[in-house]
Amino acid sequence: MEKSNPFTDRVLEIIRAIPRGKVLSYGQVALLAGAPRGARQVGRILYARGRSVPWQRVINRYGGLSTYKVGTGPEQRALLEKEGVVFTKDGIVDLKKYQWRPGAHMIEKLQLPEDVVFEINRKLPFQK
DNA sequence: ATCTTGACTTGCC
DNA sequence: CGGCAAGCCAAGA
Repeated sequence: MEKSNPFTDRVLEIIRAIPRGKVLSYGQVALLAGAPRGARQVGRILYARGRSVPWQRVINRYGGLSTYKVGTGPEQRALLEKEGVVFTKDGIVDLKKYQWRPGAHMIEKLQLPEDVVFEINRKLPFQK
């Protein structure tokens, strides 16, 4: 099982904060957890401890499901659809529409370094 | 201490 | 956002 370190705990905490019907990419979760280049680690953590959080709300940066590689793709899609997420004909999620944008309160609570906060504002822009 | 792997991302066509 | 090379970084062998 995945060792419980500070980074792992933050990752799980952040994923638990994603609202129903919203999604975040691996990279965005890593960023919010304070590791701008930790996307792969997020995937690895979910592979080991995914069942303890709403893992279906974490997808890749194109809106696609990376879980097809490990066999849980169909399940993830079903879970997301059950909470209202609609997939396009190409089988991807429209990030413009479903990407979660954490509130300022959440960002502040995470006590992130200034440069990371800057990156968050750049990569999680408000979108129409 | 290497070397390989991989639920990833970015840069460049 | 299609394809591909290069980064990235922790875990496992």
